[in-house]
Amino acid sequence: MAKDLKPKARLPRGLADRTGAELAATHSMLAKIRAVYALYGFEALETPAFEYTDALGKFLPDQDRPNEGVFSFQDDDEQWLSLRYDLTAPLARYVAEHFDALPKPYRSHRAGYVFRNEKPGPGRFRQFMQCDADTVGAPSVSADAEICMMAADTLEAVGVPRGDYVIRVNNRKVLDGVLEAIGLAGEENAGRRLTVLRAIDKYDKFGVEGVRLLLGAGRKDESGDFTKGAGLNERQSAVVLAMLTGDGVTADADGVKVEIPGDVELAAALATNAAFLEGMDELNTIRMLVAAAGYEDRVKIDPSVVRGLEYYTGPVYEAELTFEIKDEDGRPVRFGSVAGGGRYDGLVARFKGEKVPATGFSIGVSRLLSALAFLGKMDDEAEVGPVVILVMDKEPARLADYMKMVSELRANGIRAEMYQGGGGMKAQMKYADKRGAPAVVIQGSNEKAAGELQIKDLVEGAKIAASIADNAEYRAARPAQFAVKENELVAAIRDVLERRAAPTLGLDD
RNA sequence: GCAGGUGUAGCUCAGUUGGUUAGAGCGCCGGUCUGUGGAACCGGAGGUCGGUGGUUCGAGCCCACCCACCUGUACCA
Repeated sequence: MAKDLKPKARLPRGLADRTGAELAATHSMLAKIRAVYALYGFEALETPAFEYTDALGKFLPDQDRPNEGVFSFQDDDEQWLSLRYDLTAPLARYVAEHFDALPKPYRSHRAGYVFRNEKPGPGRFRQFMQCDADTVGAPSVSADAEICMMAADTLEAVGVPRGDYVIRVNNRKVLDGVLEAIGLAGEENAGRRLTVLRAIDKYDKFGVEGVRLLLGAGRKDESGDFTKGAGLNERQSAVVLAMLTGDGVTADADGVKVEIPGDVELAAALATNAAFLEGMDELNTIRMLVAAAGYEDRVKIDPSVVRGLEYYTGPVYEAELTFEIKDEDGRPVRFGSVAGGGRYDGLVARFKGEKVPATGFSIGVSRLLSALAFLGKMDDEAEVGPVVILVMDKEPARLADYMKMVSELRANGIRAEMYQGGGGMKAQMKYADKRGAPAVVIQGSNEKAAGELQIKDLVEGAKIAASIADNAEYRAARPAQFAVKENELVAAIRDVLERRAAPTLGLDD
């Protein structure tokens, strides 16, 4: 019976524990990201992990199931609260709440965990970290261009080489114009518009033919599962594909040209569509600004970028890693989008009534970190463990001696601890090894009587040990171990640490 | 959510046409070795064979349902 009551030690699915090296790498990467954001003039802001549900809720994907995808609970006073699922909605709340006191434009950056109650997968968690930067109160596309260029700088700052990434930019107005031109305007076509946008979003993944199928009747995947398409006819699909591939839609200093073979009528409809032209014009401006700053090889216009379906109102952007890497099983790993964002002119207006133009983007910290790990750019150097003082003798007076040694090392800035477990010497050595200790200090009764300490360099010792086959010899040799006077403890440990820091004795060889 | 696949020790996996006490390697703990992390040898712990129900004299193996994970797909603020 008691057995049944024992809780099972297990992590809820979609969550992850993070330890030493990974945490250090995360902190190091965040520091680099923040440095770039700060350099661009963004100031730090932190908002809490949860908000009133209605502050987040309007922009949930499916209005019929407002709790879908979000972790929610009720407060004492029965008001509903939800864990944030991104950092943009809380920013909008913050700006609306403190609007009068904030400088406009308000430029802020923030990092934090967000939560999504949906199916986890490889690299997809229910809690993950984002790091955002936003400009609120900036109507011009120069703010969008700046964000894109900052995204490029940020990726390079964390170690993604130029050429291994691209910031792709599109404009929601261009897509809206295309949809209008092919006759999908109006409330009654909202569902089909979404389907078309989703199909466009799949261009990277499935190519022209895949998108053509999704725009038309539908597409069958490898497992035989069928995805229903948007049901466009061939003429409509041709316009979407012309825009998507750039074959037929061109824009330069002379203006926008649309040519669709055999369909002058729809070509003209698109070429005179107001939203389409405005969107193309904005993209041209972004292109010009980006080129003037010398970013044209890194920030590129790409008509297949769609992003979230709900709140973006203008330019949208996505940072994609372009290098290919194979995993342990030899399968190619696609990192895809590691950051994204766009203009959301309506988000603050939810609280304020008046329109507040804003644009920003968000880095998926965990995803970027795992990509960096594949690139070999992660700061994952093993932490140097503490110097371990072995407990050779458990009498209180001797324990006091050991504690004193620990204090002395700590007072000199050296990580150190006395072994606090119950094991014998062999267990203590194993402990020190597992902790990555650079050295252990040994003082049994013999050394005590002589006023000495034995210090063992564990890194050097492991190397010497590798060449000794016989255990008796190994033990007799006491590799990399030496005696010093009690008052030489700090100096001797410093020597060991310095040797370890030297390249010939590092972990690399 | 949908489709397909996989579930045996901490990890990677064997396990015959259904047959008695479910194995290996690695890892872990201990000993050889009265004061030394490695190596070697020896020993030990660790499994309700994902769960429940069924078929059978007998189920890790067959059947049904459920759960979890993997792959694809859908959704992705």
